[in-house]
Formats: sequence, structure tokens, C-alpha cells
Amino acid sequence: MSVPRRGRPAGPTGPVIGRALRLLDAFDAQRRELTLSELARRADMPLSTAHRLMQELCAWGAVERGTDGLYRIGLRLWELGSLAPRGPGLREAALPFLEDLSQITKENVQLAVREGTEVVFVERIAGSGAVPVLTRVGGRFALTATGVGLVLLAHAPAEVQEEVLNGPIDRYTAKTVTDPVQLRRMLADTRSNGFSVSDRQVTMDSLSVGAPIRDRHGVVIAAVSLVVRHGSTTPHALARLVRTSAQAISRALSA
Amino acid sequence: MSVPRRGRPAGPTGPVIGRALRLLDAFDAQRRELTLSELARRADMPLSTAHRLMQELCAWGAVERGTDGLYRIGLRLWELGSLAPRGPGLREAALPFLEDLSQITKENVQLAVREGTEVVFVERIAGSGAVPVLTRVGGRFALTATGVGLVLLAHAPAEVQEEVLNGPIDRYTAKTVTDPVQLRRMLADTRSNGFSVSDRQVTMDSLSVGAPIRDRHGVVIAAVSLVVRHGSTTPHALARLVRTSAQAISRALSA
DNA sequence: CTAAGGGCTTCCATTTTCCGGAAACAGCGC
DNA sequence: GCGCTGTTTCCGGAAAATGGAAGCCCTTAG
Repeated sequence: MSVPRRGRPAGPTGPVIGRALRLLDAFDAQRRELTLSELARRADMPLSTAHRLMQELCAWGAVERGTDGLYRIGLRLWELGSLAPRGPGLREAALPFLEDLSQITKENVQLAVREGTEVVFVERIAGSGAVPVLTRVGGRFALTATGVGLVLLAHAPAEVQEEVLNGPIDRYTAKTVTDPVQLRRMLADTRSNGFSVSDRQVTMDSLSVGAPIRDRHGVVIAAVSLVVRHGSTTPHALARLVRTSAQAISRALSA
Repeated sequence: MSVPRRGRPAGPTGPVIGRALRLLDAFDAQRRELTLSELARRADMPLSTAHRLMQELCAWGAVERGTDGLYRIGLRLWELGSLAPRGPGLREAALPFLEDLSQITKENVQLAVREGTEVVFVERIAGSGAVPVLTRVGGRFALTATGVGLVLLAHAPAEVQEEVLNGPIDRYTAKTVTDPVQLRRMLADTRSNGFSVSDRQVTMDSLSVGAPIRDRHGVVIAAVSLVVRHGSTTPHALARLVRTSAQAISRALSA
């Protein structure tokens, strides 16, 4: 009396949009092209579900599918992303100043904003022959370790600070500060000095100094930093340059 | 006997993802910040529906909501967009060559790819004192009018060419070519010459010359163009420069 | 002070869309 | 042929989506 069972009694899954976005999240800098199976695996969902969702995303142009069957992020999404105010807008306004900084110091220059409890790197200019750094434009990092991160954390809402300081704090080197009490002191210093210093906290041969960029209301919305080889200069010499540059960018943004 | 009717009998709507993407589409270069009501209006859906969908998008970081209640495109979307291979990757590889071209000519330089039956501008360098152009990075335009558009159309799959040539063809000036027969001839010329010429087809004081950028297999994936004031130079003088630049970019991409 | 208007948020009965196992399909190497 | 891997289609059942209505919070007007 029973028809040959088709489909599945359907269990609690969650909002569709969430699952679609999980699929998009499967893409990253290392994996810009994925097969359907890889997508399904990485997003942890059945193949047929992934297939249907990807079809819809494809139809709209959020993702594209090559003749080889691989999925890639589509131009439509790039266009949309170009409309994000903090990323591209800030980036364009700051670029000339970052280039000045790069010209003068020949070191690595970084521009970043805070997203939740992480740093997102918006622009990065590699100094000729400077220390290699781990970061990538569009990439993320913990707020507690880098020069830009410390600046952004120091000026973040109290609840964000608490969440970060009470949560587990990633360690990258032997010098990474993971003690909440010590971190609080560093944040206070960052606020009173107007710049942050991250000494060998990310890699053992690098030091970075960051300064805050403010909008017209004085709210900190981004941070610049110089990343140099540890021991090549004193933090204070860099701080002057970075602060000046950050202030110039802040003024340019308010105009 | 009837309880005070709540909710609505629900009518046929369509896939959720489509509606969510329609909401995102409501953002454009002019309107980077929208209220919920504007979003609902532009995406043509009930307020409560828009509200629920935006909440989900917000939760993931696709959009952000300021303290003022306005919605903006979120950083997460910008990050994702940065992973699109055609946009950013091509852009970075081509940028040095475009700057050379801009330095030499002091004119407007444009880099574009095809998306469906439209041109998408990936990069644009404004020449100092050159003719003002209408286009914007991330913007779209018809394939039939611009220098880059003609190149991309000339090398598009036959079905795309037919769709464009048989469909309605937008007119921008008195000189815009809208006759399919004449356009076919122009496309044939573009292919045999290795460059396209758009003479006063977009505005009455501009002329643009475009050339194809190819991947390692020889497939045309993008186009460069110079846009100059009409009458300031002959197309052939520009063609040499643009073709050389396009070939250099093609080689850089294959490496 | 009350009223009116604009925008935002929550609620919930209805039903539409989504879910995903299974089975068929398409390559490829052996 | 057979097995293997990755992709596509199918469809009954169930969860998630839907959107009027009502409640909120403002600011402006009377």
C-alpha cells in the first residue's frame, strides 16, 4: 500500500538564505573555484540541496559556472561589493596617503576596518624588500595581535572589547600577548598615545605601529599601520609618520 | 466562529533567494544607503517581508545597519566580491599597463568585461583634462555602443550576438549605429582589424578605440579602450597603442 | 496634550516552497 | 563490459516563508 518512498520527511534545517550564504562562504582566497561536491562538503549539506541553491544563485549572477563545471564568484557580486561604503570608499580616499607613506618609508602599509570581533584588511601596499606579512586584501585576522587590530579594538564598543577579552585569545608567537589584564593596559596606552604597538606579536621578526582614522564625528572607523622588521627602527619614529598619515586621511574623509 | 484573522493566505511568490537578491539589487551607485521602506518599495514587496529578509542578510553580514537605521552593503559582500576571478584578478594584472597607457596619452583608459548582453567596467583611469565619460567602475552599459563593447560583442558566442542584434538597440546620439546590418559589418571589421572604433556613438564629443584581451587559450575575456575627444586624433594612431597594451596584458595574464 | 503621519517591528494562521534520499545520468579508466 | 566519481532530476512530506493587522517609536502639526 506504500508508494516507493520519494523525498525525505524533511527535518529542521534553518533559513534558506543562511544556507545559501554558507555556500558562498565556502569560497576563499585559496579556493576561488569549486566543484559542486566540494561546495556541498564545505558547506556541509546534501549534494542535491547544494545543487538547487547554486542553480538559483547562478541564475541571478551571484556565481558563475565555467565550461569546466566549476563554480566561481560572479561579477554581479563584485559589483555589489563595490557599493560597500567602508571598503571601497574608504580605500579610494586613503590610497594616495598610503602611497605617500609607502614612498617615504619603503615599508609595508596596511589599511583595515573592524568587522565584529575581527580585523578586515582593506588595502595593503608591500614595501620593496620589507618584511613579508601574512595578510591579504579582503582577509581577516584577530583583533588582539596586529597594530591595526589593537587600534580598532581600543576604540570598539565596550561589549565588543569584553567579548574579545573574555573569549579565547589566539597566540601566534611566544611574544603574543594573551593575558586580558595586560591587553587592557595596551588598549589604554593605545587610546592615550594615539597609536598602537604590536611587537613581534604576529611573527617574531615583525613590528607594527597603528593609528586610528576617524569620521567627521570623531568616531574611529578604520586604522592604518606600518609593518617593519623588528629592531630596524623605534616605534616612536614610526608613530609620528603613521599618526600624521591617519590624521590626513581622516581630514580627507570629512571633506 | 472565526478567530480575528491573522496573517494572509499566502500566494505564489517564488524562490526566497530570488527575493533576497532583488533586495540587494535595490542598491546602486546612487543609492548606497536605503531605509527599509525604500528597499521594500524598490524590490516591490511587503514591508514585513523585506524586514525579515534583511534581518537574515544582516545576521550574516551581507548588509549592515547603521545607528541611523539605514541599510548598506556589508563588508562580507565586499570580501566575497574580491574573490571574483574576472573582476579583481584581471584588474590587478592589467593595472600597471593601463597606467602606462594613461601616462603616455593623458586620455581616459577603460577596462571592461562582458556579462550577458552588457559591458561591465572593471577599471577606469581618468585622463587629466580628457573628455568626461559617463561610465563608472562596476557600472554597466550596452554592448553595441562603446569601444570595449564592440570588441566584446565581436568575440562573443554567436547566440549572444544574435540576441543583441535582434533585440532593441539603444540609441545615445544621432551617430549611434542601431542598424543590425551595419553593426554586423562593424563587428567583422573589429575582428579582422584587431580593434574597434566607436565614433560619437555614446556622446557627440567622444571617440573610443578598443582592443581585445585574451587568455592563454586565445579566448577573448576582456577589452581595453582609450576614450578621446572626437577629432583630436585619428583612430589608427590610437589603435596601435591600444592593441599593444592589450597584447601586453594578455601576455601578463598567461604568465 | 492629543492627533496624525511616517517608518519600523512583532505576531501568527495559512500554504508555498524547500528539503534531500533515491535513482538515473554522464564521464572516465580499466 | 564494470566500477568509480561527480552531476542532475524526481517528488511526498514537512518546515519555513508569507504578509495583513496591530503595536511602537518618533517627529510634526493643531
